[in-house]
Order: sequence, then C-alpha cells, then structure tokens
Amino acid sequence: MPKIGIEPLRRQQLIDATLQSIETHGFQGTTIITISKLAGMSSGIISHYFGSKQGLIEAAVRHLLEQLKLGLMEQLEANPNASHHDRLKMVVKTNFNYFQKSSPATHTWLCFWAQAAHDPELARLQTVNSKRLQSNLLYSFKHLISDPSIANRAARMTAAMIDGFWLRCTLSLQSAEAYKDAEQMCAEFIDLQIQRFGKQHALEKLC
Amino acid sequence: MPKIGIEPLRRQQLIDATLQSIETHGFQGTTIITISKLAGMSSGIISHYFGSKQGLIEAAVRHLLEQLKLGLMEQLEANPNASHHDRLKMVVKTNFNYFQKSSPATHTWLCFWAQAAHDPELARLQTVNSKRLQSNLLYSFKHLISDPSIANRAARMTAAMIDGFWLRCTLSLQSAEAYKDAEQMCAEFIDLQIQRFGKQHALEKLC
Amino acid sequence: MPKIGIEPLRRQQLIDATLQSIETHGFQGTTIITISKLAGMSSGIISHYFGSKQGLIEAAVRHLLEQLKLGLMEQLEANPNASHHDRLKMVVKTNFNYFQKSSPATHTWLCFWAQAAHDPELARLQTVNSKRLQSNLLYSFKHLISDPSIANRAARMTAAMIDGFWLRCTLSLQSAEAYKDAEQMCAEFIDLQIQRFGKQHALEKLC
Amino acid sequence: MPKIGIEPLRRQQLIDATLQSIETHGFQGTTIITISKLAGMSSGIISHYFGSKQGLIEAAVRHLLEQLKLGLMEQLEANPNASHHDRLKMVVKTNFNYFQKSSPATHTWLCFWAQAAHDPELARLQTVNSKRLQSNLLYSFKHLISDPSIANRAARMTAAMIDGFWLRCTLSLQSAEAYKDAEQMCAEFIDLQIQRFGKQHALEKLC
DNA sequence: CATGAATGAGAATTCATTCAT
DNA sequence: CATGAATGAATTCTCATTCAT
Repeated sequence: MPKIGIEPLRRQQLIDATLQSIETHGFQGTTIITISKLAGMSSGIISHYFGSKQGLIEAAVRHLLEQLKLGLMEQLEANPNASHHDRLKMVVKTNFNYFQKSSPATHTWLCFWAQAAHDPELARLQTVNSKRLQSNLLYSFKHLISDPSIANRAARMTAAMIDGFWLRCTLSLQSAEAYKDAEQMCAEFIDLQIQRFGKQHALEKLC
Repeated sequence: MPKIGIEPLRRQQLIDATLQSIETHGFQGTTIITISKLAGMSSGIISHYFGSKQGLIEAAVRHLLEQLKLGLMEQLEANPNASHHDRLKMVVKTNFNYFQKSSPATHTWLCFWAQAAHDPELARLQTVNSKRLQSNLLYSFKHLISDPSIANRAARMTAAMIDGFWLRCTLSLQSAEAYKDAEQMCAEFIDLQIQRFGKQHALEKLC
Repeated sequence: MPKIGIEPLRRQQLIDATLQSIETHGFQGTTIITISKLAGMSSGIISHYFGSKQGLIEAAVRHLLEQLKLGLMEQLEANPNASHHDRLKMVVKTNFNYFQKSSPATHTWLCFWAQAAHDPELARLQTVNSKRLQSNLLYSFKHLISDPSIANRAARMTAAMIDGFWLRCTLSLQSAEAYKDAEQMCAEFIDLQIQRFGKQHALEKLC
Repeated sequence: MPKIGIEPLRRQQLIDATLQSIETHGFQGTTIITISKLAGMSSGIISHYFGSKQGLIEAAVRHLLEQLKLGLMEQLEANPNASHHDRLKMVVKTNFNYFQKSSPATHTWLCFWAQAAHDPELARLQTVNSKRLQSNLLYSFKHLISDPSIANRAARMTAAMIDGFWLRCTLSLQSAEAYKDAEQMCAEFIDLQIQRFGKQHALEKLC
C-alpha cells in the first residue's frame, strides 16, 4: 500500500534540495546528482515526482514565488487596520525579510531571472511576480496620492528601488545590515513621495 | 602604415559573436559551436585566442564593462562645464542609452550576474562596475548635498533605482519607451532629492 | 460453484495488455508501465505473475501461437469430412482470418520474430509455429500429389507464399481487402499446384 | 586542415559497425557503445557524423536498400539481351544472393521491418523497397502474360513467395542450401505461371 | 494479494578541449 | 595561423526490479 502523504513530503524535500544545490553549486553546477545527493535520494526520484529536471526547477520557482506571496498576505492580514502608509512599508519589509531569511532563495532567484529570457514558463512566472509587487504598491499609493499618474509613477519607482536594492544585495555581501539599510532607504523614499505628493501634504501646503 | 594585427580583430569578432549567441540561444544554449558559427570561424580558434570558453566569456564581460565605462567618460568629457545636477542626469542617461542601444548586452549582462556568484573573476568585475556607478553618482551628490550621510544615501538609492529599472526593463518588453520612462523617473528622483536635501533648497528653506 | 481463480484472469488481462501495448507503442516503447497502465494494475503485478517482463513477453507469444493453433484445429474439427483440397484452403483461410481479426497480433508477431534471433525461447516457439504450418500443408498435399518430393515442395512454396503475403500485409495497409486478395492468391496457387501435379490431373492427362 | 575524403570513409565504417552490432547483439542490444567499439571509435563520433543513433540507423537501412538495388541493376545491365523470362529469374537470384552473402543484413533487415510500424522514415524506405521488387517483377510478367490482371497477380504472388522464403530462411538456419532451394522454388513458380498463363502457352492451347 | 515508492545501472546525447594537418 | 576531426567525461532520462506496507 502506498504511503499516504509521502508525495507532498518528497516533493518539498526535493525542492529544498534544489534551492540548496543552486545556492551551493550555482545554477550551472546543479545537476540531477547534486540535487538527489542533497535530498538523500536516488536520481531517478526526480523523474518520478517531477517528470524531468526542468519540471523540478519550475516547481522550485513556483515555491519561491508562493512563499513570497504568502509572506506578504500573512503580514497584511495580521494588520488589517494598518494605514496605507504603513501598508507600503510592510510590503517593503516583507520583501527584504523574505530574501534575507532565505539565503538559498536569493541567488536562485537571480538565476531563474537570467533563465527566464529563454524559458517561456519562467518568464510567465517572473512577470506575474513583478506585476504583483507593483500593483501591491500602487493599491496603497492610490489612496495616498490623488493624481493617478503620480501614484503610478511612485509605485513604479518604488518597485524599481526595491528590485535594485535586492539585486545589489544579492550581488554583494548580503549582510543583514545591508538588507536593513535597503529597507530603510526604500521606506524613506516612500515617505519622501507621500510628503511631496500626498493628499495631506497638499492640504498643508495650501495653508 | 602598419598593418593592424589580425589578432585584435579576431578577438573582437569572437566577443561580438559571444554576445550575439547569448542573446539568441541564451547562456545555457551558448556553446563553442554556436559562437564559432556566428563568428564564421572554426571552433578551435577560441582556445587559440582565449585559452578556453571561460576565457572568452570573461573577455566578453570585460568588453561590456569597458563599453559602458567609455560611454560615460565620453559624455562627461564632452560636457566639461556641466553642472553637477546635469552630470547626475548624464550618468542616468548614459546607462539607459547603453542598454537600450545594445540589445545583446542586456540579457547577457543578467546572465553574467547570475554566474558571478560562483565565478570569482566575474564577481570581481561585477563589483567594480557596481561601485563605479555608485561613486559616480556620489561624486556629484556630494557637491549638491551638504550632509555626507544624506549624499551617500541619495547615491545608493539612485543607483538602486537605476539597477532596478534596468532589471525590470530587461525582464519585460524592453521597448524604447520603457527605457525612456525609466530614465525620466530616475531623473525625477534625482530632482526630488536635490529639491529636498540640496544646498540651495536648504538656503531657500531658511528664508 | 467454484470461484474461478483470479490468477488465470489476471494473467490473461496482462497478456492482452501486452499485445495492446506493443500494437500501440511498438516493441521498444512497451514498458512495464505501459502494460500495467493498460491492464489497470500496478507495475509490481508483472513480477508477481510472470517473474519478469521477459516472462510476460514469452507468455504473450505462447498465447498468440496457441490461438492460431486452436483456430486451425477448430476449423478442421468443424469440417471432418472436408476433402484435402478444401483442407488446404481452410489452412490458408484460417491463417489470414486470424491476423486480419486480431490487429494487435499482427505487428506483435513481427516484433517477436525480430527478437527471436537473440532469444532462444522465442526462437524455439517460432520454429514450432513455422514447422506446424508447413506440416499441416504437407499432410494434405501428400494426399493429393503422388510424388513426395513434389508434395514437399508444394507445401514449402505455399507456406512461403502465406508468410510472404502476411509480411507484406503487415508492413503495408493491412486493409481487409488486402487480406482477402492474399487469401485468394494463395488458394489459386494451391489450385495451380494440384492442377499441375495432382493425382487426378495426372489421370486426366493420360486420357 | 581537414582530412579530405575522411567523412565518407568514417560514415561507411560506422554503418558497417552498426550492421555488425545488430547481427551480433541484436537490435535491442545494439547501443552507441557497441557500435563505436566495433568501429574502433569514440561514442561521440556518431553524433558528429549522423546527428543521433536514429540517424545512423536510418543511414544503415538506406545503405542496405541501396546495395540491393545496385546489385539488381548490375545484373540487369550485365545482361541487356536477357529474355523477360530470364530477367525474372535474375531478379529472384539477385535477391537471394544478396541476403545469402551479407549475413548481417539478413537479421538487420527483419529488425528494421519490425521497427517500421512505429517509425515513419523506416516505413517509407520499406515501402519503396517492397514496391520496387513487385514492379520489377511486374515489368517482365507484363511482357509474358497478355492479361494485365493475371500478370499483376503473378507479380504479387512471386514477390510474396520471395519475401516468404526470405523470412523463413532468416528465421531458421540460413544455410546456403536453404537459399539455393528457395531460389529454385521461386524460379519454378515463375515457370509454372508462364507455362500456364504465358502468351505462347495461350497459342498452344488454341491449337 | 496488490501496490507503487524507490533504486540505480544503463542509454543517448552534449560539448569543451586537444591536436594532427 | 587556422581547421575541424576526434575524444570521452558529464549529464539527463529511462526503466526493470525490489520491497515495505
């Protein structure tokens, strides 16, 4: 009789091993062997559960995206009464927290993005993720900035700054401090935007 | 007239073919064969001029970095009397122009960065490049913002925003308009910083 | 009422699934998985009932041979008073009917024969089958043609023609008409032989 | 500088090794390794010259077909004044000679035919070959038998008998004698047909 | 009885590198 | 200088078999 519940377990173990392998050996250096060794299983198991290496890779990406998404939703739901200003900062914080905590994810993510240009499925996943960050930001900016065009630009600039800091953190030391700094600067930028273009500010200005 | 050595010519042709191949086939799909086919040469020539595939790859990265660096220097030297405010915008403009014009470079760059995590030489080159952008920005911000700490943060935020927009352009459509938009938003951010923290602003504020 | 053993049932289901799989996926494309899927059972069951894949394959061949043999015996027993001339035609008819009806058998048979060269057991089964056709034909030809040597040649030629037409039908369209044509031509050849070398013909000739 | 004329040589060596391997190890047992070992080359060479194992297999089939075709053409051209009756016997003779001489070909041929059902290219080649034999026979039968329908049937029956004997020889001992016998019986069948349906016979019959 | 998870040897294929010409 | 033939290690994928449940 089949062991019940073993499939989700094995799948997760293999996904974890994949992220770990990419972290350790790089994307190029990651093979069926390095993954299965890290997972403590045989190489054939990957075909068994994911059809192919490619299938496992894509499952790993989907897992990363899901994690990030869940992390954000958790935060937002835990603070249902947060102001939109706070909400923006929570988006920033969650992003950096996620990458800071999950070291394997960081480098893997970059590899996946590099792959995306020649892999339609990865490209699709990447687009979804990229758009989600921007629309999350836009949602709150719209409540804080009357001019939709300015709100839109604020969201895009913030998203770019987040991605840019993420990229720079990933490519350099990745110290906890670097992430903290990045988070603060993004928050500062948000403040600057609100202060300059926000509704209340506009009112104050009139006075 | 001295004959121009055939060696530099061959080397450049191979570097161009490498960038073109990565653009067309992706980093994974780029082999000695795809490169030599595109260059119209034999596969053996790569060992001959670059020792190995890895050597050619690194030469290609160095070429990209050099191009970007030269592009910026050219701009700055062509406008020796530009204000520091203008100088900041020139840095931004040059960056986006470079990537917009050189389509192969864009994707290749991302691949190289993904590789950098497991290739010390690429990592070194990447760090140099990353720091150059930041210090270029910092140099001018220092002249415009009195507080060194704020100038520093302004430079880091601007660098992040540039990289972030670059990343987002690379990963999405890469239309000319997108690059133009990105450039404008970065310029806008610079203005915002100067307006808020700049020396003249400080004076005006006092009045 | 005694319960019919589940074992014979399972064995037959697996043999049927094997033939179906070879028909559908080819001999190379037939695996333990394709067979067990078609049989609606687990892959382990094959070891359980046949020891190995090879065991199942051989059982399937034996089944095909048995079917052909039984088909012929049935016909002959249903017409105990048939003349030897009619008997020959019944042999021909039964052969083509069998293959025409059982589509999976046709291609499978050819695969088995190709395998036979490197599988002693298959070779043995194939020889038995080949000889049976010839001796069946010879048995009747002997009653119709006085010269044993000529009867022998007639049997061999007829067997060859049957096999040849079977091969050509298998390799081409396998339309019902093709089988009908083939059967008629074999019957015609038998007539021709009897007409030319048969006892009655000899008598008539004397007249 | 590339060695001139080495490509055709290597290709032929690999095709020969393929036939030899199928003869020795069977179709299933023939791998890239068995072939390259027999050819005294490395495994990579097969990709280099034929793209894939499949490409080599198909080249080998084409070679066998070509050989058979050339053998027949040679015979026919060497005897330009042969009567159509002799021509028919030459077709028979060439067929059996070819297979008798080339032992590897015999078994290989059967394997290829078994594969044909699931390989369009092999199926195409097989059809061409099958039709060639029949039309070669038909061409001469038409000159000897007035009724086109009867000539057609004669050609088909003869082709079937040739294939049938070939199959039976292949599957059994393959002694030289067996081939000789088969050839004689086919020739005998041709005689029988001409005798019975041929134009001269028709005239005689009228008398 | 029956399952299907897990294994791991073996297959085809790819590709950077070498080297004789 | 330049070629491309040849190599063979490395990689992915397949699949018959085993065995705990």
